[in-house]
Amino acid sequence: MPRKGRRKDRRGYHHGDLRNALVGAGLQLVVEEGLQALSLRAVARAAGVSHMAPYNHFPDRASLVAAVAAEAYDRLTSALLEAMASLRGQPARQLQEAGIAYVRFAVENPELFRLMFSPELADTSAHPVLAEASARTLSVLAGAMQRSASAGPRTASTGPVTEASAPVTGEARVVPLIAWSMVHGLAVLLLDGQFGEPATAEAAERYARLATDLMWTGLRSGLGG
Amino acid sequence: MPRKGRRKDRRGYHHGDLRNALVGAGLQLVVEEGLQALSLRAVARAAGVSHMAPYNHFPDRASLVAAVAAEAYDRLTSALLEAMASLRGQPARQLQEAGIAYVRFAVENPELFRLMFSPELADTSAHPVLAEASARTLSVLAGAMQRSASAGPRTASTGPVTEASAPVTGEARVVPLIAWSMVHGLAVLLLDGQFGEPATAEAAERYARLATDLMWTGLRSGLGG
DNA sequence: TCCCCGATATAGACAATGTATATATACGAC
DNA sequence: GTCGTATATATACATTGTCTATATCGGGGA
Repeated sequence: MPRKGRRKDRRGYHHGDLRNALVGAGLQLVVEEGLQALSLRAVARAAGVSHMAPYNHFPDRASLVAAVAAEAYDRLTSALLEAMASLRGQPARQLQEAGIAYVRFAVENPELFRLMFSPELADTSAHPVLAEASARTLSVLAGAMQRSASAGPRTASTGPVTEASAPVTGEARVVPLIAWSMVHGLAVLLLDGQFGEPATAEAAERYARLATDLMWTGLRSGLGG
Repeated sequence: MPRKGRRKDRRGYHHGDLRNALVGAGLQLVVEEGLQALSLRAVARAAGVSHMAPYNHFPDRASLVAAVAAEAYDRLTSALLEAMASLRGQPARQLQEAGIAYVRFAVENPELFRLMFSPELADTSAHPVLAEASARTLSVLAGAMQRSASAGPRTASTGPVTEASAPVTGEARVVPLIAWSMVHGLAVLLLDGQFGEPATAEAAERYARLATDLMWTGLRSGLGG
């Protein structure tokens, strides 16, 4: 409970640090009760302030949702970095583990994940904080993709991802996006139950591993650029 | 205005065919004003009935949303079938065109697409109509995948998708799901503007073609089952 | 033919929410 | 210390989902 250490931060007005308190309460609400429970009045209640206080920090509900979603993005980014941390020298495996961690994050934090890609946030451009947070996430993925591309996809025709050098396709810019699409779609559909099986961490790992292997094979073979 | 031709359908009570009228109004509302405009009272107003009339056909708001989403799924299914219709003898190209049509549908009907995968509908199991509609869509994709698998991915190592025979990977069940994931993720991220370019039909086609080529290559090479 | 019952639609009410306007309070600069 | 401004409150209103009770229509059995 770091919330009581107020009046020492530079922003120490009435409440002390209301904006962060509201975002924190919002995160908790989403995790515990789902996205529909994330209301301006609810976070105000949780922070112990009047129902109009949040308007000093968020012009409307969408801005609050965006701020909470940005925080969720940062958690995802941390999860990805953590998954990659122990594989410094092996960019290819790093990339695969990042993909797996992405799907695992989704099934382990379903409400956060749904929040991040909620239709309410359709235009991220309207919310700079959110745009920056999601850009940070993408840059982690793109960075991993780029490093593994310089190192090169594996040489062996079949089998799991291993380190090896090989030619790189020309579409350097779009391939990370496509890779992201794949793991993202996997996460969404698995969460939605469209796979006909519960969204467990085990299933996430299994599908993600298979999918990344598949994509890796495609990359290795090249696209005829 | 086909709404006045009532009293001839078998369900000709007070309104005539209120349920369909409500779903139709809901579709229009979503398309024109977005998902957040889809309220029970709004569709009731649009149908010219009292704000409680919808409760005779939908137990709550979520059920209405599910019914509208099911209709949207059916439209997507039609779009997929249409894209595949003119390519009867070429299952591989059929599959690719289905994937492209999927992404194109998303960018051409952004609000419908967002509705279909809204977090509000997280548990499709609670809404049989929706579950059946989405299963129909998936079966179209899975069917195309299966036919092209029996025909076999292309032989040539690079280049666009063409008809040719080749060995098939063993993961027959999961591969369609992964393929669906890929085009779905593509659609979602493109719509969200995460690709840093407007979600036009042209971009949809470009990315989808590249992604399906990539996946095709991966499939052709096999996964070492 | 008439009546009655269930399916359908209405009326009114209530709590919760987002948001506008007006007002109060506290911090920090002068 | 005074004052302006950032911060928080109080009050109010429209909109929404949903509950309870009531009204109306239309077809099946007497």
